[in-house]
Amino acid sequence: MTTREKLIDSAIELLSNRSYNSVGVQELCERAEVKKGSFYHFFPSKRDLTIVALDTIWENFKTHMFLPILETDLEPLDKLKTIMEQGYNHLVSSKSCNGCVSGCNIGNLAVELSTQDEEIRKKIVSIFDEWTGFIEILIQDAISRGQLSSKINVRATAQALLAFVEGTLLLCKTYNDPEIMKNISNNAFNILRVIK
Amino acid sequence: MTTREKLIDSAIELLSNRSYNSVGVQELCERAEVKKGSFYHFFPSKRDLTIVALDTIWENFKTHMFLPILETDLEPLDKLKTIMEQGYNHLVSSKSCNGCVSGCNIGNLAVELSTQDEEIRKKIVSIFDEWTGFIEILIQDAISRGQLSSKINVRATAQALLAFVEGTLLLCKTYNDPEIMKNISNNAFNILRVIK
DNA sequence: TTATTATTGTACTGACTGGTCAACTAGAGG
DNA sequence: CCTCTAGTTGACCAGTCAGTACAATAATAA
Repeated sequence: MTTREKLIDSAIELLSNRSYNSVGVQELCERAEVKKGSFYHFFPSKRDLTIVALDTIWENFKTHMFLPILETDLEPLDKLKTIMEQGYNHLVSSKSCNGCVSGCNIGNLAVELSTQDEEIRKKIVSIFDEWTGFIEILIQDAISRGQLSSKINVRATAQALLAFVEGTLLLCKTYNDPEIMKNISNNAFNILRVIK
Repeated sequence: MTTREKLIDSAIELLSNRSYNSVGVQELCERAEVKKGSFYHFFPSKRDLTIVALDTIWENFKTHMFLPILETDLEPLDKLKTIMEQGYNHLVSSKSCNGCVSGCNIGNLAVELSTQDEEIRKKIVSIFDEWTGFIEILIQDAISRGQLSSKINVRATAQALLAFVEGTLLLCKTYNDPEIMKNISNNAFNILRVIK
């Protein structure tokens, strides 16, 4: 593993469980077993590493969670359900590993930095746009199979689902309890007004 | 206005628009026009001021937004709708004032500090519990008026609504756009499966 | 008036912040 | 062998952090 990769990994690990401003360059380097000079050889600033880490988190999420489910031959709404279940499983395993529910890595940085760093904010916007796009595809698919009303606003509904997921993760993090997600995730399907 | 009150006000202002870790004691004092010695006379630490500020934010929210609506003679579901509309109005006015959408003051601190400061986390849990309780009362009221199914899980549904609101505010903050709330807030009522 | 307490002001601490820099090392290409 | 370059190192900034120490002052009670 290259020094650069070690730094990105270290950033993902630390930023997943703690806030941006509470993680220092020094700690980032210690965790990566890299000296500070090397840090600034590969990244012009802490913010630049964060942006690369954000990209990597999102790519990992897509390749390991999202895309494998999208490529199954499940019904579109079952795909959505599976994604939610995977999210819950992830919360449970992360809690048993770190002792606390860390919520959504991307949402966490969004909340902390949107009013503080315009570049990071825009990066997260592009990730949320892509994320919403995937949900839109599933909704569109469900509509064409007659499982959802064709009258719904696809984009707004997809955004509402994303908001619900992010809000659920926020609550799970605050209560430090993944079970909240289990208890309320059924309500996500009410948002869709599924045709039964 | 007393020195103590000036400090609390300063904390509310600064923490509403920026993250906890990016706001220093010195800046807190400058904004309040108070010397550092006074700060530590009234509050043992920055965290303690934050907890008091959190309480104050929640009290203000209740007395100026929540309770006035609850005391009207609107139908319970219309009360919910009015609360959402007020939230939207607040976003719009705060954006035109600060230039950016700051989301939910309480949710912001929840995301940043839940894994970092157990005392603050517990404080926010108690606020969210109270918040959920208010929504539960409205839902219960709507059920007894036959506007909602009596089969729904009241607590889980109230929590789902809170999650939706927090997630919506997260998205508005990230996109720096209050209109997202307007576009998707109708979906909140799908969560409730309103009986028409 | 005096004694007591509450409040403010100033100066300071040691630790830590993100970031810079010149010196150095290792290895590839000629 | 030499040279060039990418990578690495540790020392070192100037500034900021939360928090402390304590004297000076203001307000209040006896």
